[in-house]
Amino acid sequence: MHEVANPVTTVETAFEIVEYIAEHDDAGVSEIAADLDRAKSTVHRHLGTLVQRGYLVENDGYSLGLRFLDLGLDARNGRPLYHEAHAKVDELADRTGEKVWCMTAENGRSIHLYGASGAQSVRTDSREGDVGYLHQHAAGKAILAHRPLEHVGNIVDRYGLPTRTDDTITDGDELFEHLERIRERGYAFNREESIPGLYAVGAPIADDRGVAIGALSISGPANRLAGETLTEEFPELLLGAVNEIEINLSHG
Amino acid sequence: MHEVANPVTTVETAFEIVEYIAEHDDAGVSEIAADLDRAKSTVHRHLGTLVQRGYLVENDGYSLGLRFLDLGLDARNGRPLYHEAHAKVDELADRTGEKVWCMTAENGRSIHLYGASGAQSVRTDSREGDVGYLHQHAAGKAILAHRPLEHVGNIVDRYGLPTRTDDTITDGDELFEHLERIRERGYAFNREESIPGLYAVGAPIADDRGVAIGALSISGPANRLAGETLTEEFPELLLGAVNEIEINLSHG
DNA sequence: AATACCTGTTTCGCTCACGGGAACAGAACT
DNA sequence: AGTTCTGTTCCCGTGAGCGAAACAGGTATT
Repeated sequence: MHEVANPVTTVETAFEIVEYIAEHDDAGVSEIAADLDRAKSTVHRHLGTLVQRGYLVENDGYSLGLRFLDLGLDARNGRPLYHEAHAKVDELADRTGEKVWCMTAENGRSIHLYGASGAQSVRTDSREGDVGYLHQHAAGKAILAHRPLEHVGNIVDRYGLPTRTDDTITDGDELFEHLERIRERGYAFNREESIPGLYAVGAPIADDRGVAIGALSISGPANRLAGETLTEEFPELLLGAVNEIEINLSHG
Repeated sequence: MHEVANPVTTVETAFEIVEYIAEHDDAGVSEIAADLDRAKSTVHRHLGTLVQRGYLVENDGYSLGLRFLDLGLDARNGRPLYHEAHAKVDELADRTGEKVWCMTAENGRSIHLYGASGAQSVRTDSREGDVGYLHQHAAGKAILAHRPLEHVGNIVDRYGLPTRTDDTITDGDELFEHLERIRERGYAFNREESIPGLYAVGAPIADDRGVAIGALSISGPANRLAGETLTEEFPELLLGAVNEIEINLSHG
């Protein structure tokens, strides 16, 4: 997993500060210095340079600058997956009325790449750009199931299997069994493993070499995602959409 | 303008590398080192640490990681302006059929905060997150016109008045005259100052202290944005929308 | 197949600048 | 005036970031 021998520690502290501010909006020098166990002077200098470059803004405390928006949308636009999935996600949300997500994986974590809401879709706290754990979602499990086993092992070693609800998979062997069945079936379910009362179906999107680079998912309340809607209708819709995306991705 | 005495140079080089990659997708160690005049080993170590943190990804060269998307959308979500303007921008795009933008300013630069396309809207190369110059757009000029003169002077000193088309304002005195008229009128026009053939109207959004924190604009082809559509109808629509946004911003 | 020429990786000292402590300043509140 | 926060500035020691060069791996060229 490409371990770095000597990371540039100064850059690490800079991003520690940035990430702290992302979580504690409008934080000040003293607060940051105290919480990150650094000298105030150090934090002060870092903040100054980050502001000067537009990565932070100062008004009544420091907060994230919109420079990150530029880079972030650039990063998303650079993914062919985003362009191909965009319209399909909208279409699925429209047809099903539920919440539809395109997820991808990076660094062993899941990322909500693009989402669309249907007419009656639930409102979760998920947001585009959100970073999460692959084993906690239908889409994430679909991705894991279509990756080399060794790769999955590395991810589990690296991040563990953090829990979210009583039904989150927290045992390695259990996860591998699940993935086995998902692989046979071709798509994954999520029954309250991330949010109580929320069900979901997810199907993987593979590149031309057959490796999953992302997934689509449809999620909604357990009472609506029941019976054949969950086990037949939605999977079929997903597989159709995924198939089209895969063709567009590989044909160029 | 809050000049920083001793910036953390290591952090600066890190972001130089990030910004280089933003412009040169899939760049490699040697290429970056050569173009930025640094030792390969230095670049290599920086890349390693940035990858480890999820800010870059490596596959056939380095490209921006989706970690930036997380931070970027966080930054945008942190702005009340974004939340209040969102629905209004959609509505204006729907009613006018043209391209509508909500812009804001940061660090003396303009940022496309949120945009919506109407049924017949032109396709420009503008993108959400884009960083530009305030004097080149209707929205940007609207913002400048409703900022303290001294503030405008600082911005001009800092960035100059880069040109884009034959009609871009490149002279300081001319700019101040324009701004004077915009201030009296309450909104700004852009007649091919950023893109040939493109006209636009922009109106400023002020906070409760009367300082412009952003602006809305409607832009389209010069042949459609002509006569009273440009001088009466669209300005009126904009002022109505802006007024509502301002109330929502200050009341809650 | 041997060469040349890229690429990225690693090593290893030098010295620069990052980091921390402390002193300073300014505001808010008692 | 005193206290206690805040953010800012100064300065010095040393840790670590930087660069040169050697090394390795891969591809193209002859």
